Amino acid sequence: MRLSRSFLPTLKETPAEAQIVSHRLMLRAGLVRQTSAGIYAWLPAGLRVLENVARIVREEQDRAGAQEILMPTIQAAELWQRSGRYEDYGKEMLRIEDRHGRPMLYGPTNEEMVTALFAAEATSYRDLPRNLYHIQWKFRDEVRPRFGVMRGREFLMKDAYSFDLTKEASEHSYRQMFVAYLRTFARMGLKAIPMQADTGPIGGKLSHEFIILAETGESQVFLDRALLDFDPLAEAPDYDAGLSPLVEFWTKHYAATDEKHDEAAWAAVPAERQVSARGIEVGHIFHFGTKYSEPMGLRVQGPDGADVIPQMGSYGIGVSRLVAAIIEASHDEAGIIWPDAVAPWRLHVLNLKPGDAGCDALAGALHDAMPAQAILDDRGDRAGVKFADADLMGTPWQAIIGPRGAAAGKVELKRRATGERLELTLEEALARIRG
RNA sequence: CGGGGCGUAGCACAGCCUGGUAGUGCGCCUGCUUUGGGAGCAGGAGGCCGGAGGUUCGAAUCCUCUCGCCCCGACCA
Repeated sequence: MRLSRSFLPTLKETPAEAQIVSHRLMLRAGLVRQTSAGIYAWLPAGLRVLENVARIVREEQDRAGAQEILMPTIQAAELWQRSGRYEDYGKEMLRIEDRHGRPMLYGPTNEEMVTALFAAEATSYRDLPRNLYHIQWKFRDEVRPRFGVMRGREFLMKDAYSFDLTKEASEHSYRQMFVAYLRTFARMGLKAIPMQADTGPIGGKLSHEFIILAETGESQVFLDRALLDFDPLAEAPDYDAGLSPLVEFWTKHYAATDEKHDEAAWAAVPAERQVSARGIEVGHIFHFGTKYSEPMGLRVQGPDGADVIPQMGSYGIGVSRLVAAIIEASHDEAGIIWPDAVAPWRLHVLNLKPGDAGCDALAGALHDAMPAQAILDDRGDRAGVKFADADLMGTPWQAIIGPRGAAAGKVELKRRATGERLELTLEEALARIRG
């Protein structure tokens, strides 16, 4: 993409409404624009990141055996009246009416709908287990949306729902998601730590929040350093086999948010392993038994011919929130530092002198070598503007093309994360970028 | 939902107290000069001062109502 023709509006100054660093950088780097309180439009660069995050989530859900579907954003109130949550959910639920006066709502989550959907088809224990997920926009009419996309009213969420015959099988489904989450966040370059959580209005007993560590995180967390030394990607899990040892490792060490903090248990952690940090919740998983399957009329016939009410769990990841969370965890004074896996582009080519034949040729060749993954700054601005925008936008690699280097056939390749610079030929640079 | 604050040009803000017909910086357009870390000079475009009522000869400024947005708290993927 050529910057001279793209819709990537960067801002030199920070808009007054943005308080936290990710919100400021998302506005300044031209990722999003607010359209109403807590509601955002995603511009090209932001959309690419959002889609990259969603892609990783999707790949890990699929790998863990979940199947993707897509449920609507608008739901009938009747569905929620059956579970009793139409009354319970309160003002956070955006209620609307269609032209016939029928009560509808913009879905804040999909337990009722997915359960009804599944109940209409499942009749036998052979239809279990199943895990269905979708990545869809949700709306929760937060009293006070803030922090940009971090706590918006409209947000993109991955939510998965598992259906099992027995409690034991259901706990296995829970562990599958638990492990999938560890991998998902690790692939985005994040340190995500599972922590015991309250189940809130969704209900149930088994529940973990996945918290990523970021200096600017909104909640205080306490954890055992042992959890930070482990790489979830070190080996591929066998989702069909027992995942208990893996999950046990992650749950036997101390980790808690300040709400659940237990001073006694904390004191038992050796002092040199105590880590007190800030965190952001990016995922939440629940096991809630028959809380929805029962009222929604989901039942299947077991091997013995008796009716069984399936056990369920639900598993959320805040996809749009993750974009902000990643920035909170990865930025510096100059701007965003995108982890390679989610970066909108791999390469940002800076043509410092458009119009100079050598610069145009070399910059164009670099860009054209990976057109879908490169952005070319071919604007007529001064070099300083381009350097500043490139750092702000945070693309992992910058190829700086000036007249002097171009004449010698050299590009200056800069790694955004480290600031490291190398003088390379075009081929060498491409080899390194493609890594 | 309780408390507080702010709406003036694309962005950041001044002007409001003490009414007299709108300004600064950045950005934008044109020209010249400049050209490796957010350039210089000159010229220029751009505002129903959030909206509606009212007071007044006259309202960005005073009064009333309304809409929007932000911050703190309680709540939350």
